[in-house]
Amino acid sequence: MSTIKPEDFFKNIISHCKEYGFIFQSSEIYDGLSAVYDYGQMGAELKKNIRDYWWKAMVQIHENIVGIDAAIFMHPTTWKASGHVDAFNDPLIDNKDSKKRYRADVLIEEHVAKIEDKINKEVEKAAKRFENFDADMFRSTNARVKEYQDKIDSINIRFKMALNANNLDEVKQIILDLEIVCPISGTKNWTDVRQFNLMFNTSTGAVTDESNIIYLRPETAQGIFVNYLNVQKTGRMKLPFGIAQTGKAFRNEIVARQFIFRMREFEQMEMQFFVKPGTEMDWYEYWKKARLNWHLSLGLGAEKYRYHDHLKLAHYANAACDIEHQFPFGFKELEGIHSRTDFDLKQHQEFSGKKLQYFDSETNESYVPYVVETSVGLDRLFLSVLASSLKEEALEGGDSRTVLNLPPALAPYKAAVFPLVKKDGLPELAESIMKDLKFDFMVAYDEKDTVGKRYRRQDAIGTPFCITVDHQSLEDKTVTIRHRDTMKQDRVAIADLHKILTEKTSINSLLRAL
RNA sequence: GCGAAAGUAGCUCAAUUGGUAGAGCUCCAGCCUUCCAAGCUGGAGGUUGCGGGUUCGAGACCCGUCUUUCGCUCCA
Repeated sequence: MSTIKPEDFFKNIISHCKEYGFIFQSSEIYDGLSAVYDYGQMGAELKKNIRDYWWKAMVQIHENIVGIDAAIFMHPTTWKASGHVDAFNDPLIDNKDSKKRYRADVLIEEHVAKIEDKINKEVEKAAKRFENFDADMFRSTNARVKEYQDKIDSINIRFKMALNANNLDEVKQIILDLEIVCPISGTKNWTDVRQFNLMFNTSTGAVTDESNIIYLRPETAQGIFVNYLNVQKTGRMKLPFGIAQTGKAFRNEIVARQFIFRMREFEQMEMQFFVKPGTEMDWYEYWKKARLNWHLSLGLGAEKYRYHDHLKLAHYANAACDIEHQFPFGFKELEGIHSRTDFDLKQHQEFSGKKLQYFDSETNESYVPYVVETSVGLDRLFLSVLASSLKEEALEGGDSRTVLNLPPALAPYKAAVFPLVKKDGLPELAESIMKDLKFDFMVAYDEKDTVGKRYRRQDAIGTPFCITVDHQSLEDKTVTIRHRDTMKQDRVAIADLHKILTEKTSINSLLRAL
């Protein structure tokens, strides 16, 4: 594997995902949809197991954290309050020569500002010439100034109409008509104006108009903030407490790439921890450590993780860091831990007019809690687990095998049951073992091809144990159990299988180690 | 979005200067087989990503388009 270039290794991962039913490109028969992927029969199991482990680690073993499942659709005002509407609705235009991107509205506004400068200069000049100078009178009477002002007004009216009509061609035409040039290249070689909406939108009701536009949430966090009071009151939650949820979020990324690392539709697993103001930095540090521990518990290798503290903070945060993972294409963000202050709850208080406070019976005061957020991308986590597990292993005798060293608790199948040969009653016994185990474990059954081939097939999808029924099994009720990572076999009693699998493959063992 | 590379069976890849789309693996049905992908027989699977064009003839050449990867750019 050392000879494989990272780029090729990444390609191997992608084709392995397809070949063994982990991930398919969305709508592949129609040439696919850019940056959207589907999870296949193996991927769905692996993803579900990762999600379950997270949920148990965050919700189930913390008495002061509860889980919710908020809708993807939210009241449009939510996104005004959160700041998403204002920050990500820009019409953008590129200069083809300098390759620089500008906000079209800013270009036009700057052009208008230049004309205003000219007016101001005229006014200044006139002020020097005349005594008892009346600036307002001058502005409304001077022919040259009036000409400038008319120009500004007509640009503004035209621009406003174009924006309201969402007519981006007209916006471009304005830029061309005004002969605005790129400050860097000095040319007028512009692309079309495009609206880069971070948020996808659709509409409710049968009639589409501005008033019933509804967004697909670009982050899941707001579903928790708007439910803060509901949960706190009905759950009788006391600070500090957390609300967790997993769910889909949607971002219309300009550039969405690197397989499932950056998708337009993705799944977040996040927890908002509400704390007393002033204690947030302690909790921030606490969750930073706790979340890294969780990642380390997967056993993919401690050297693959690192913190990345944010120096530049978002407007809502007073501390932020990423837990980065070493993907095949370098260290990239896997999870974010943010101290979000009381920004979100305060914004929702303001926009909704509803108080979102906590009454602290110890100090007899009400306040808006501070929030520490942990937010991890499930798809990225999936990729990190898969990429770190996939190995091309050299065996004795020059042979090699492809093996997926998944943490057993996350593996799609916990075990596969094989009859050593397809006769002499071995298949019947093997099937009865499988039928007994399947109520508690995902178990595969295979009798096709040589047993060695079947072992390799299970290696490739990460099944940690293969149970083989041989002739001895018929006599003494024992089977061999073969370990994926070592390829070693033990002979065990059929009656003990259940206990062994529980011990080695349950999520509990990971949870207890946290 | 710009630039580069690529797209042929489920996978990995062939197909001579433009001349009948093929192999290995996989998969399926059997046979054989007492533990790590390697035996035998038969079978399935393709409008060469898609759409145009040039040509007597295009998987190959040209144009467009879609998708993917890489670099830049962007990124709460």
